[in-house]
Amino acid sequence: MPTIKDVARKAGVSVGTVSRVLAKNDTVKQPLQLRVQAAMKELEYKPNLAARALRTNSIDVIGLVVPDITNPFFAQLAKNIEMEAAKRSHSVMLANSHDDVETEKTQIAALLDRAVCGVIVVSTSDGSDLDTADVPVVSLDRRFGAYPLIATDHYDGSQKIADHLYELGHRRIAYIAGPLSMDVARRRREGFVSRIKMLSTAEDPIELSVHEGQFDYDSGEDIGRKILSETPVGKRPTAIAAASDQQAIGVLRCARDLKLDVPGDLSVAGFDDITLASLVVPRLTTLRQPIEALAASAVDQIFETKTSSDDKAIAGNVVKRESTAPR
Amino acid sequence: MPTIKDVARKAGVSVGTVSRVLAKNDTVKQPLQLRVQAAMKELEYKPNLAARALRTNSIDVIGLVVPDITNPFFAQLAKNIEMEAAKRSHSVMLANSHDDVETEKTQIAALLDRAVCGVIVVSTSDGSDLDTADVPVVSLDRRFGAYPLIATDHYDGSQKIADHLYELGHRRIAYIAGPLSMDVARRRREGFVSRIKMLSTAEDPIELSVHEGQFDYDSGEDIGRKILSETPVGKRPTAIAAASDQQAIGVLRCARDLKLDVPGDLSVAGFDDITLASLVVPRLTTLRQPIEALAASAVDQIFETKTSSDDKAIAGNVVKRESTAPR
DNA sequence: CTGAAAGCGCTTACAG
DNA sequence: CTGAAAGCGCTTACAG
Repeated sequence: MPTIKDVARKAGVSVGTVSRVLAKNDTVKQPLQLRVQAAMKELEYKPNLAARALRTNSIDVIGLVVPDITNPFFAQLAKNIEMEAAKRSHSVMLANSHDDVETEKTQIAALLDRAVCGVIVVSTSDGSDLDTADVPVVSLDRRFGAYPLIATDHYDGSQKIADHLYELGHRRIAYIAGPLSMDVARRRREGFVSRIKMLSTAEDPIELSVHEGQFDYDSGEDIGRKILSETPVGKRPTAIAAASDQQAIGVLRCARDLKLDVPGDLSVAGFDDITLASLVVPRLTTLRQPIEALAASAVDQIFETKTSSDDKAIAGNVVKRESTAPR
Repeated sequence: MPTIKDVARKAGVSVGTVSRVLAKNDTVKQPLQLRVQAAMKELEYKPNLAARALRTNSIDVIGLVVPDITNPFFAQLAKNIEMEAAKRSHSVMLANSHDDVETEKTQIAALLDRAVCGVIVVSTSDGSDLDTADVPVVSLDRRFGAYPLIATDHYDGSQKIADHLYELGHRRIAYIAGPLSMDVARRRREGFVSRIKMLSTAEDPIELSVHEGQFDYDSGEDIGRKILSETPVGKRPTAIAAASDQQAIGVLRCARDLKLDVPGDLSVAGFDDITLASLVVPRLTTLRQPIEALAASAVDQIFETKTSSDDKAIAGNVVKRESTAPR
């Protein structure tokens, strides 16, 4: 492996000069610059990253901590982060916290030890905090400590779903919320509910019932069954919006059990746009989280010089598929 | 940040000695060792990894290249590799090749530049090769160049599926293979076919038809339809084994369209055990790939001193669920 | 605009 | 068994 010394010798300059052209420092005059570059090419010189790291105390690597890379949403985030990082010729070091606060701490510490130039964390618990970090840290999707949070605009997204259902003519609607102990769940519900209230008028009233559950399939199925079977047929909602795709898919299941046609008898909308959403029958109308934009924004944040500590809420869009229709 | 010098001063020894206790070099006598450790603890000393890397020319990081982390199988692999690496206090640097040979090369080169201590690659094309690598490289799941391959024992797994169907009493069986240009597809098919041939006797013959397709849902659905609708009812297979879960789920779909009860009228088996396999109705019987063992073996291979260049085929097991039943 | 030189924090022969 | 010292390959004030 040739070193900077070899290049310097071959180009007939000092190592300092080579280092400067490496750093794209334009103080080096054109002719020298070219000579050095030629020498580098000829020797197939590649800088030793460890040496650079020792001097600068930082490497071209972004740390990423997710609860579980096996979760498709996090995997998509990871993929896009890796692509964004690659654009700036940075790599990413991946760590799973396995939904454990202690592991999360350890992983972040390990990343920091390796002198990464920043870390993006999809946190496992809202409360966790970090004592020391002299590099940028941003929380993504779920808040980590006091670090700025980049997330989907849940409020806005839910409003959009509400609008969609309203425009289709639905006036008897049920909303299945997530666990209201979670920030996301609250925001999504508030967006939906506030919008419906705004749209409801004395001449054209909307009936809305709100139900709280978990974010998973079973919860959606249970609550869906309750809503659909316990209400007198004439007063049954014509549309159900769920706070997650998993819940919505649960509703789809129970609708099938109850021999209700979706979207003929009932419109169903989800939130997230997980992979399964476009695989189920009927394919699910949902709010797609802006994964690319989330990733891009998180990476930008790492490179931002002035550390804006402001949260960023990124708007998603409704993906209209087969599970919703005019009433 | 305290350095090794600070520790040396505090413990009243030389930096060499500190370095030696750091390296768990037992040439340092007990009392000194304790003094040094005490000093390290007191100062909260953490070694500078970049400096170490510069000297040793290697960091405690394993490089991992996958075609696409968004693929659940690769995500699971990545997760388990990360866990195995963590056991040895190594981190993992993740890169996606996006199914592109050039990108794959670039990513591996980038990883090697960063002086990782080894790289695991789930390759995108069988043919690719690497010129230089002075650290261990292993291919996982899909062969990369001339490097040893660690993969599921596809042959054995398919035999197990064949056995399962045979034991359930099926004697008219269809097999949907993957694209035979792919090594995996060939192995799976050979395992299945050879086993069935072995089990078939003059007194108790087995009828087997083999069909080639892609590994995806649609291909399974198309071929399934052909098999089930074009054969006279009395001669219709009572079981279909597919070379992938996706194909098998396709078959499930078309069986539903054709009003065939699974497993009443037809048993269906897949291969892989993707997440969806246990979510579909009926839940799919399949061969679970030994993901943990694959990951563990790959990481082991990286740490192996003597680089065995032998391939390793790891056996998986049948997961019996609801899509197969006695005929 | 360029060179000479110090130094980042370790590890590891080499003495003793 | 331990210390003194060289050196890994860079970057970056400091001169000139």
